[in-house]
Amino acid sequence: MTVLRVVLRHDVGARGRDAFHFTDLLGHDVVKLRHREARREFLELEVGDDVVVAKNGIHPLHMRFRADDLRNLSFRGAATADQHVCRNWHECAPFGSFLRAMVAVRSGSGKVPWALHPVSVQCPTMDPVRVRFAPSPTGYLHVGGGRTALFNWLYARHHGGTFILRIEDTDRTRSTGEAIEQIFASLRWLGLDWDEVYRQTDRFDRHREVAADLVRQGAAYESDGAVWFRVPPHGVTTIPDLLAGDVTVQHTELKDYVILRSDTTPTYNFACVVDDHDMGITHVIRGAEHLNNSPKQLLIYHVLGWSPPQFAHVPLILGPDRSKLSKRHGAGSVLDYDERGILPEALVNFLARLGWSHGDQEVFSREELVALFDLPGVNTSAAVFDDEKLLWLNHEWLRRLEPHRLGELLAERIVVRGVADRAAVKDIGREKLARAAVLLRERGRTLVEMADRARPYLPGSVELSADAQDLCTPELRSALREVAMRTEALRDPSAQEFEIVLRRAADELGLPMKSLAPAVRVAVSGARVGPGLYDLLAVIGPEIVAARLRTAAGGEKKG
RNA sequence: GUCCCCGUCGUCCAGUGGUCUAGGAUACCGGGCUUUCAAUCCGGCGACGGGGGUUCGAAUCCCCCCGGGGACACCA
Repeated sequence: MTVLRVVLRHDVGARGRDAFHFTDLLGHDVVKLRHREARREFLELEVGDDVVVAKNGIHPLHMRFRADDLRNLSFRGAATADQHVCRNWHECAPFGSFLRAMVAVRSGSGKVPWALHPVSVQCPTMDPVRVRFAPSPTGYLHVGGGRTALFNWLYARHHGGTFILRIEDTDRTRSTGEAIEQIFASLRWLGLDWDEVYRQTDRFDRHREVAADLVRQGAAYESDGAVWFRVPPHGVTTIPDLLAGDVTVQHTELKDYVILRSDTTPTYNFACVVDDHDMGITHVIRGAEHLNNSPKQLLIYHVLGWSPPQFAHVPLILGPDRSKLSKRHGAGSVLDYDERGILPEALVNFLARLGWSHGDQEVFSREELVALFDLPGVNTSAAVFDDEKLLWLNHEWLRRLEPHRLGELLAERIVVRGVADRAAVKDIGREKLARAAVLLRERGRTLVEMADRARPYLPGSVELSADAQDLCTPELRSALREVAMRTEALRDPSAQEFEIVLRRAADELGLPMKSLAPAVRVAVSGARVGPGLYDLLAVIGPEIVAARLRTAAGGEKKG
């Protein structure tokens, strides 16, 4: 048994929102401190001698304090249970079974000073986290689904839990095998590996069996060939959502709904409950569009006597028009981003930051995300997908990649984009590819942009635009010939050596670098803009440089 | 229409009653550096939806309004 100690230091701050609670992962034996007058600065939690969390901690166990449960606490002190503290979630150490806390309390609503009192809370031993991503294979996986998958995956990995992939293919008319393959490919590309995978269609017998139980006990009935769940006519159902807080729905708002279609296949709201239960799901992390389904599902848990998982409905991703991101917003498929030359590292980073944050940090590696991600950092408002920022992040990640790996990605892309064939790419070698990639990535935001500008680094000639040709006056042409000659004398020159050669040539020919440099650049690369000239020349190599200089100097249209 | 959720710069976030003349990022606009572009550095533009409360004090708590979104299927 681990003893945790929560110390409330000082009393500052209030946040009278139901959305902020302390809860354990299973929702068992939880305690909520009334947050009305909640005040506190931070919690300090300890496991044994190790302090495991302070403000904005990153720990796996969310303690939830409920006002009602406070009465069950043993107070060492004179406090009564209906005055207290604390809002905000916080986490305790992993797998604690006992919690001792110091809570700030006061015995009146007036200006009675706060006092610290110790409390003890019995916590159940935590079951390991089991979460699932449950896409419906009716189309490609778009970024909204990708983010839901990511959040689930991160949550599982952060807590050392299990990430389950469940294909929700109960709608046999709309589900396709192709879509399933797409989903697998998308998750693989994002780097979200799953520990278990299920197909709902494989479990129809089980669904029918549970439906029959429901009918037998009168909780469901058959009508017109379908089986309907009977919603209690009165009362309310409250979903304790980890993000939205308690969401209460009147039963009068709900209608009886179909759980088994007339073809005996189960529907979503039913199959989902049976499977989540059977698979031992501890946390249902899904898009906010499902919030309204939760009461229906909770009702089934109740009549079956099953304990429900914890729910966390994550905010939606919106398109530029502020409606839920969907296929009609264009490039929504996860794999489209691959095609656009976006790195999975960048998309993962971007998606994580849409609705989740860790202070002001913007760039996160996968490892950092696993270490830092947790539900308390997730916010509740919908976010607009901003392509510009994605591009910026992609550039950041391009610049962080190991050069040789980037070179390989570039090579692939060069071939795909038809900039050169595989043989030409192979010809320049791994080393040069990496060096070229390093130059290219400074001015390209995607692999596609890089590949499309890679021509100068590949063997063969470059095409000079008419505009570029104009740069080469007769005077410069002879200068280019001179530079070509001097270049040929070089053996594997570095950028510095190229600089010396050019400067000396310019000097001796009485030409300012301002006119020689652009001419050389255009002659060698075909473009007026690009990387630092000497770096460019060094990567391309003296042979090709000299050849291209001579071609340009010769005045032919094609080099 | 009904119910539910949400509401800080154009966009993404920080902010958990005083440290906020509101911070970071992106985008945009100037300037420096440079053979170009990029990177980088410096500077700038730019937000607490509105109204009432509570409080000595509110971006933060409460209420109303407004706005946005989502859900109301034998889709998931």
